[in-house]
Amino acid sequence: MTDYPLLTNKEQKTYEFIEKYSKKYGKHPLLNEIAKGIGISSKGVAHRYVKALEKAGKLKRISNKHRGMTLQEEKSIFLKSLGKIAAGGPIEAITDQQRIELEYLFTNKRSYALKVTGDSMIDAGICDGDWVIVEEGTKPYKSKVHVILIDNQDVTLKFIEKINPKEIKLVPANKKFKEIIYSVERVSIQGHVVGQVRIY
Amino acid sequence: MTDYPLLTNKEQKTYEFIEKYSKKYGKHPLLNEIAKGIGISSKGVAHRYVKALEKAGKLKRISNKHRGMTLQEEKSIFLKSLGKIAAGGPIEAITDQQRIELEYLFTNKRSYALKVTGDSMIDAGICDGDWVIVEEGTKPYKSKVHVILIDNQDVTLKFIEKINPKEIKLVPANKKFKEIIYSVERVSIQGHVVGQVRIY
DNA sequence: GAATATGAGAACTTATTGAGAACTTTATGA
DNA sequence: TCATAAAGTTCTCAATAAGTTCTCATATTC
Repeated sequence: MTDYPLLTNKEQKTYEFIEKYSKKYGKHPLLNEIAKGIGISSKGVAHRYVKALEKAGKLKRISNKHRGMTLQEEKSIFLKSLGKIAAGGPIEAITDQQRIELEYLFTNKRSYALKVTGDSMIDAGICDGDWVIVEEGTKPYKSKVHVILIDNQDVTLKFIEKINPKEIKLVPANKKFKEIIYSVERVSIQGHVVGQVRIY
Repeated sequence: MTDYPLLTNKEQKTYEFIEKYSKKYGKHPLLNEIAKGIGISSKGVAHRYVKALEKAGKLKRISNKHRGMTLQEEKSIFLKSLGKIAAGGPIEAITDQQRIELEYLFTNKRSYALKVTGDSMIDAGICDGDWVIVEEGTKPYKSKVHVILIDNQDVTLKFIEKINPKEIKLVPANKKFKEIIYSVERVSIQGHVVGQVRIY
């Protein structure tokens, strides 16, 4: 995991610039841009550094092509190191199955992410500032958290309980909030929560 | 993940134009419209760009058919659709900055994922079955959740409070569990939690 | 002193871009 | 149906931009 790159100062700087540029613009820099970015004027020198980085295995190049480089990184989500925190137990390796589950969450085309504001679902472990991954669909599921559009205007996260064909009960996961009953015309189920992400 | 498409400037511009046009008019543009849209006069050149995009896997073409192209969907994490659930407010678009934050969580080389068992951190919103993303490091942070190895044997998630140079207090986020004080020799800080994922 | 890291910039090769002609295929309406 | 217009396809020529290779020069390190 920790491989020491043996890069010179400027090579390191070049790598960092390419990394930063790529993240910012979604494409790789030109040699002239690299030169400027690391504080030199010669694109020939920039080219020398890029070739050195290729030799060190830090990136791959496509000769002659404009912006023809690709950073070498870990490409798979969570591939690197996975384990299990037992209640006092040792760390265990996880199965491939679990890894695929995680990847599916982020690549499924019928799902999207929303940022949560408010504490109405806190007892379900969904906190203010969390991201929820929502799978599109209008079908309600018992004991699943749903994304609900009310009056074509307000969006909210709630559990759903069907009362009768004309009314729906929306149940928050927070004792401080009340359950509310709506007529079915006013609410539209956008999807249900299949995953959740939090950043500290 | 950083697998940027290696498109030239004009190819990129062509792609963006097609995307914009498709969204606006609900159909794909003509070659002449593309040419005009990217600021050139030759439909032959526009055709060249469309073919390049097909080769790059960004769209599919139906030969000779008018408006005969279909955009290929993005596979990137969270790229598709992002919004914000306000407390009753409308859905908002999020910034690129937030997208990068999320991507960073899953690609950072100094972090790894662990599966949580047990409820000792439930008041911090970390539940049984969740995944936590851990960034390696031995430095303790106040009010951050840490991965702690005890007696080189047991792993646990806890808050840390330093009592004195010889002792450390480990604080769970669950009133049913007790705080425990260990001598510093017995505990080893493995890292702190920077992210969290849950799958429903 | 030799090896290495660094920088400038000239000279060269290749890729990208643009215009437009000539052609083939598709769409459309009398 | 079928002529015709419209759209897609292929091509050459040319200009420019970007990548590549090179020499020369100056520090710095061991």
